[in-house]
Parts: sequence; C-alpha cells; structure tokens
Amino acid sequence: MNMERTWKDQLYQEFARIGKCLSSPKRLELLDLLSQGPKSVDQLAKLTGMTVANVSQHLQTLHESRLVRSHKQGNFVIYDIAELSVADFMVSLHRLSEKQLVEVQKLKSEILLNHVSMEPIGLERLLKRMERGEVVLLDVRPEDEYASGHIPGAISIPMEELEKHLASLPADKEIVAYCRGPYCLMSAQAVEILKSKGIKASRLEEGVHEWKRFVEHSSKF
Amino acid sequence: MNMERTWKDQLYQEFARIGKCLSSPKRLELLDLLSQGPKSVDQLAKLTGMTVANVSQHLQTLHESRLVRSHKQGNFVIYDIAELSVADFMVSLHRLSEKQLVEVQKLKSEILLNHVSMEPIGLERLLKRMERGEVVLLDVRPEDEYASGHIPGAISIPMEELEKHLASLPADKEIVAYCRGPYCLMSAQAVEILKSKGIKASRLEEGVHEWKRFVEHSSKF
DNA sequence: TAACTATTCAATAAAACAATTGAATATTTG
DNA sequence: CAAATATTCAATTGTTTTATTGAATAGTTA
Repeated sequence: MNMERTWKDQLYQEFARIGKCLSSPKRLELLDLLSQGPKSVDQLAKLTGMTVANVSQHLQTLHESRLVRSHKQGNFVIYDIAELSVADFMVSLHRLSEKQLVEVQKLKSEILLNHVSMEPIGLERLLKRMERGEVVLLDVRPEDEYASGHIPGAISIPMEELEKHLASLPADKEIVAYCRGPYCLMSAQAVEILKSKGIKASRLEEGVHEWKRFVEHSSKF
Repeated sequence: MNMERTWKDQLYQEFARIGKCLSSPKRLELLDLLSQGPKSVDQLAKLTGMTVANVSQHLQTLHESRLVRSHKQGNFVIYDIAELSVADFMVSLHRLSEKQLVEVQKLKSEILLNHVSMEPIGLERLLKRMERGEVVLLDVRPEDEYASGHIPGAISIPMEELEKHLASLPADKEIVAYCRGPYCLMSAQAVEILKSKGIKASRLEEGVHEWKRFVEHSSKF
C-alpha cells in the first residue's frame, strides 16, 4: 500500500489526538481553568460541577496528549497546562468559535444584557489610561491565579473579599475589573458590586492570555 | 438549577462543536487541503483516498460548524474554507501538535531522512536571499492553488510539469521549492528531481499560511 | 497502626460516531 | 427526453466515547 498515504494517515491520526481533547465541552472547560493556574482534581471537580472520578478521567485524556502535566503534592495531584502555548491555543479556539458560530455570539451578548449597561473597555484604551494613572486595574480571580500570572500593574482582590476591601481602593480613580477572560462572569459581578457602592467601574473582557497575545502582536518593532 | 452553570455548559458545548470537527483525522486533512484552495467533493475524495459519500458526510459536519462553505458550480459542489482564520487556526493546531507530541516530530523527521540530505531553508533567510536575487522561489502545487494564493515572488510550476519545464528555470540561480506546508511532500520530491538534474535546490518547509503568519508577526513596527 | 482523604482504576450501560452501502436528487450533455 | 455525472440522503453496522458506580491505591494525620 501507498507509503505516503500511510505516513499521512499516521500524521493526521496524531493531530486528531489533540483534536479529540477539544471535542468534549468539559475538557475544554478544564483546559481553560488550568490556563489560569495549577489546580487539584477536586478543585476542578467543584469548579466544573463534575464528579471527581469523571474529572480524573478527562485529565488523563488530556495528559496522554501532553496538553496538561501533573505532579503529586502530599495527598493531592496538582494538574497544570503543559505549556504556555496551550493557553494561547485556547484563545485561538475561542476566537475562532466566536467568529464562526453565531450561537456563541448570542450566548455572550445575552448574558451581558443581564448585567446592566456594561460597555467594556478595550485593552488598548485601558493600557493608555493606566499609563496616565487614570484607572486602577483590579484582578478579581482567586489569589493563587493572580500569583501564577497577571496583567502588570493589576492589584489583586479576590471576588469574595471585594466587599470587605472596598476601602483599600483609591476613591478618586475609576476601577477596571478583569477575571479569567471573556467567558468568565466574575468581573461583571465585581463591576456590579462596585457600581452599587457608587464607585465608577467597568469591565475588561480580556484575561491574562488575551492580554499576552495582544502585547505580543502589537509591540513588535 | 444554577443559571451561570447552564450558560457555561451551553457555551462550552458550542466550543466543542469546533473541537469535534478536529477530532477526526480525515476531517483535519480535508481542512488542510481546503486551506490551499477550493475543491470539489470528488477532488477531495481522490486526494484523501476516501469514498465520495464519506467525504460528503465529513464536509457537512464541517459546514454545520461553519468551518467550510460551499457553492454549486454546474454539476459540482465546490467547498472552501469559510474564513482565512480557519487556515491560520490549522497552523496553530499543527504547531501545537508538533510541540507537544513527539510522535509527530518522529514522523516528520523519519520521512525527511528518506529524502536525501535535505536541509531546509528558513523563511527569514529565504526572503533575504530572494531580495538579493540569489534564489528563485518555486511553487509546485497545482495551478489553481497557486492562483488562489501564493508567496509573493514565487513562480508556479505544478509538480507533474516540472520535468517538462526545467528549461524555463534560470540556470544560474538556486531554486527553493515549496508546496502545501510542512506535511506535504511535493516540495521534497521536487527538490530531488531538480538535484538529480544537477540543479542546486532546497526545500522550504513552510506553505502560504505559515508564510502569512510569519510576515504578520514580524513586520509590525 | 487505624482512620481518613484524594485520586485512580475497572466494569458497565447509554449515547455518539464513522464507514459502508445502495438509493435518491439535481444538473448537464447527447 | 434519456443517459451520464456529481453529490447527498438514509439505513445499517461496528467502534468509540462518556458518565456512573463502587472498589482499590497511596499518602496523611491522629
């Protein structure tokens, strides 16, 4: 049988291994969560609403395709994305999905209508205004996610502690809140809380990886 | 039941629709071929070694996820990628697969060992040498693929016509051949033919989309 | 060492998928 | 209008995949 054909078949078989990882909604959610920082199996189970056994199984699939890696820490097994490029690839997938599938666009806009008059600020404008000291960037993700990577200049106040720490925010400046990315609602909730306290606030749709891609694509010279 | 949970489930369901398209080797091969230019169903069937019915089925899956589009032309249905970004996404997938899966690296290097002493030229060096007029870039894909997009400055001689048209090549310059990309072997075969005729030649691994990405990432200023 | 916790393993049942076949449709050509 | 061609449809089969359950393992703490 044709040599070249079998070679191609094997090659595409391999590409499809990565593809198979992306064919389950739950696995995609796991990859997104791990993109924000390492997590244990039952942390992931709680965040996704899956059973632990189920999560473990999915993680092994991802592991076999080298998209995640793990190490043992005491009783826990901590999973992490295998490479930064995996997170970047997830951004590509989100972008493509949003561009091609109206359903994604619909879902996104529909949820933001629930969160009143939320015109998001763009990355470019945000960075300019931060330079001029006009706004404060607020990272509302859990502390450990902030610790494993955040947009430079952002301060960290996890969602649950936001109401307690309102005082520590500069009263005169506008607040821009961000979280895990375009499909995470924490920042939207944060903005609502801030607004309800009379603080001027807006939402940054992008997360760390979207930011990273932005600076890489715009700062070449 | 939790509002946010159902929203996320729907959203990731949609992302996974794109993922499912990428979970079959044959569908990936179809996407790669269509990235090079529009093709009819049985053209694709011949190129991939599948039955026509099977190809048609896969194409419909891809169509439902808006990764390809089609129009009727006489008796034929011509399929095409829906967006340039689909081709770019495929490049991302290839890159990620090659980075994470040793199997892909192995398959790639093993086939290039069959093609004698084939040190490929890099894009950067190629473009410089083209500017200086030291090399001629040769596109060995079928004419219509060249017509629907090629690296600027390249001349088109489809693989099958190469031996006939050897005379039309400048005798004093080195030839660099390219084809559909890193996983297409036409350019390697072309180089072998050229070398056997005593013409100095080397292979460019990259195809049109890899080139496009290269210039977009390096020419920002 | 015993109890406890986090994770994985193994077996199962239900659902989704892929390849195959032959028939049906639509368009073109003689 | 009949024959030919390209594609799609529909039904079938065998294979993979997913979620679920309960048991097994490995490491920790009392």
